[in-house]
Amino acid sequence: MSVRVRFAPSPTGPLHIGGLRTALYNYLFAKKNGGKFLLRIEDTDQYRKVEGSENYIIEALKWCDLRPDEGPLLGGKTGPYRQSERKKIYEEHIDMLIRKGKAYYAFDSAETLSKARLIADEKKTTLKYGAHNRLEFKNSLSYTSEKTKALLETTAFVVRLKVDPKKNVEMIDKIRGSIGVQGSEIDDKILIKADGMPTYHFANVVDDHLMGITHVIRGEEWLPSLALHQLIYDAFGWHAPIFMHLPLILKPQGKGKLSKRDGEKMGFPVYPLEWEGSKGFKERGFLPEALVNYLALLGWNPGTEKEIFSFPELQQIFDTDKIKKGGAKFDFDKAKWVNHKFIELTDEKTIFSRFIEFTDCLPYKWSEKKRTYAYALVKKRLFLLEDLISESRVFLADPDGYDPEVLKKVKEHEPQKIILQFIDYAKKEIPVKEWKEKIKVWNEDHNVPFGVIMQSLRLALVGNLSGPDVFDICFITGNTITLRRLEKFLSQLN
RNA sequence: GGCCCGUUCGUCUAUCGGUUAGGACGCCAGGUUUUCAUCCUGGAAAGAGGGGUUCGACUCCCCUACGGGCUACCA
Repeated sequence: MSVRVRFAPSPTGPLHIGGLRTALYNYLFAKKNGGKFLLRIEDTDQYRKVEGSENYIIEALKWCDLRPDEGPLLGGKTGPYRQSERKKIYEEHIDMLIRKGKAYYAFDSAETLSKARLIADEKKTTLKYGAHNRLEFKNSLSYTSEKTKALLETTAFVVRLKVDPKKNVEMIDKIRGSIGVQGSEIDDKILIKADGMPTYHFANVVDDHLMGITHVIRGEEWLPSLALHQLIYDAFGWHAPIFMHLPLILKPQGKGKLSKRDGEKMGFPVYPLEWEGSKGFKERGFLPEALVNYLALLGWNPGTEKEIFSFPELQQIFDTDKIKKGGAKFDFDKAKWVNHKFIELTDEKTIFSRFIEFTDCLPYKWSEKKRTYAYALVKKRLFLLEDLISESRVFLADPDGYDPEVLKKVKEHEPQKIILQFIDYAKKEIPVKEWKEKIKVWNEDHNVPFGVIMQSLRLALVGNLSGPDVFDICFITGNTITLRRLEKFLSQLN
């Protein structure tokens, strides 16, 4: 049987990196096994639906090159791939369960239930709607069939799963091993809501079965409902797929799941793409391959010491047996380091084409040769593509001030003389490549520490002590700008 | 509260009963460099605790602690 997996997000907002990793693992597993990767939109909750999020999800997957084989946009044999378009299918299937006596109608109002829940709360227990009390509620089990029939015509109703409390549910999670839950622990969960739409649990099981899903790879937050899902498969008499529940991605510090807030607070993105004005990984200057690489390694590793993988490599070596059980904290520094490695491996053209703001950095007006030269100088300094902006400053902008500490140090050694000497070179249009040798000769007469000479020059050109080789900077900017910067510095000295 | 899942350096992780517990990020020191960064070398840094099983336990079992998830007519 060939592998079929799915990523099934609900369009209630942007895809976050936890969801993205789930999609990635599904994708890698499919590719590794020559299977199919489907995208299914779980939009059964019309109320929570957020405009634009389905599109966002599709775009985000595309950016990471996680291309579905079947999905809402490209269709497929087992469509439609939006649950809101499958209502009829669910209706047919719930009828099957009702006829089999595995599910029943219930007429309790939402208020009745929330009141009962409140009372249970006060007793420090949780309301469980099940075998022990289902006859105390309004449903087709407690009512006569005539009364049920009449109510069905006139009032809103839900459909609940009839759970056998004596059944011991045995499940297998491929990552965690076997898990057992007593039937009495499981609610008679609602399968069909009063608006006629299925709940997640029901739609999910029906769709996974109908779409021929062989492996369900999803987040650990679904583990508690696995027993319920197993029961639904059993009720239909269906063979359940293989389940794998992925460990959660946790916040970098403190406790709990990673959230949007953490990103905002600590200055890192949690979404692949921009959403409502907050920058995503893309906009912050991540290469998608780098994000994918980092995410792949968050909860999984190949068992070797290699950490940088091309996307095709990942598809080849991914192995669900090596997925970890425990949650993993998100580490932005490490993510940046991975990105840094990928920037080094990626050619300049690709970098520029992926960085929307590159024209503000190393100017596109420059000759390609010059730009390439400049890029080679700053490339090693980039952890995010956006670093290109700050790293380009030395070429594009004259210093707007001078580091006072360095200035003080340099002033002890008559920097005027040094600067004048360089001004002389620039004016005479002596090639920058000869400056170094010339200043060494000059220095034999003046006896200034060579470091001081270089620092003076750097301070004059950049304003501080950071950046690529100073002669390289002079070479890139050219004699005119170099001269301008030197003279400006000189005037400040006097 | 109940149910379920988890727990190796600060962080991501290797180890599938016998290792000086390995690697990476970050951190610190040294080197390279005119400076910062890159890069290279080195360093500090871990098996939650307690019981078993075993000749031997990070590894298997139990308990405790801690962490997490779920507990909706949300997914």
